[in-house]
Amino acid sequence: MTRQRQLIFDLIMAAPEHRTAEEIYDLARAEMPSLARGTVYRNLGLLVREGQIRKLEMPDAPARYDRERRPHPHLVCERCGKVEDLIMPDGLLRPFALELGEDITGYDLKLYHLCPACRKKA
Amino acid sequence: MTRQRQLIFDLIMAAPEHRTAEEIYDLARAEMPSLARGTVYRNLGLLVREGQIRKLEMPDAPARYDRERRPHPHLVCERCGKVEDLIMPDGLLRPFALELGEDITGYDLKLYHLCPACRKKA
DNA sequence: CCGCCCTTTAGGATTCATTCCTAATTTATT
DNA sequence: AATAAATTAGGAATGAATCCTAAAGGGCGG
Repeated sequence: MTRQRQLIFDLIMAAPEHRTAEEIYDLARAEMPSLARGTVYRNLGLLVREGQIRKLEMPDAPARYDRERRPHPHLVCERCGKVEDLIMPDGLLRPFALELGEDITGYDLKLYHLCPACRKKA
Repeated sequence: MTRQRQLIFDLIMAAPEHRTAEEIYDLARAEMPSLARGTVYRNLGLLVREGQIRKLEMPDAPARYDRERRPHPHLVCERCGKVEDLIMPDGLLRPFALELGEDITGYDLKLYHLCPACRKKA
């Protein structure tokens, strides 16, 4: 475990925000100015492959990273892109899985809405 | 309606495959060799904004386009990326909407599995 | 049909997120 | 501490998608 990876991991675990690689890079560089962008991407990929964090692909925007490892849906503001975790009763996919034969290995569910801030503006 | 846009639209409507912009570009150029890549992207964007087709963002891969306009989940092979439409009983997302206050404007649900071809190989 | 104006195109440059490359450094191992 | 293996910094490269500009198209009012 290198200092770099630890720092990146800690930053993700420290807050519930779903940050982009670039945001994590900026935050991390405040503490370790020599950190390279490529190192951030490589370690994020590594942490995802290890199952320590989750990668969230966003439509027409850079990917975000989620410290919550339990599979769960996301609530996404369609205007500003803000993301919230939706931890909900398990077995959510039961109806789908039943219909499909139980061979589902995972899912990605995004629900779109207007966040309060964006609703106010509109 | 220009010849270019019509051609792109027809290609999408002609088959259930979920093609990438690049694939559509190649197919279209067989019929119209002067067609520019940018024209394909611009028209795909236009058709999506008009609600005539749907854009499907794929993880770590170029977006794909779907001729089916009804909102519906997708079944995605986690190995080869092949996509299938899942037209299912409406109201499957009712439980979510209820929990969230009915202000959901849309959703994107991908279910991952191994397609038969990929399961054979593994 | 003709001219005019607005739209769209081709072709290529550009952007932006992400990955890749390499030599140098760090970390782990004994 | 010595050596081997893994990781890093820094920057180049990639690839999907967007943007730019001058030229071509298309459509409608006459």
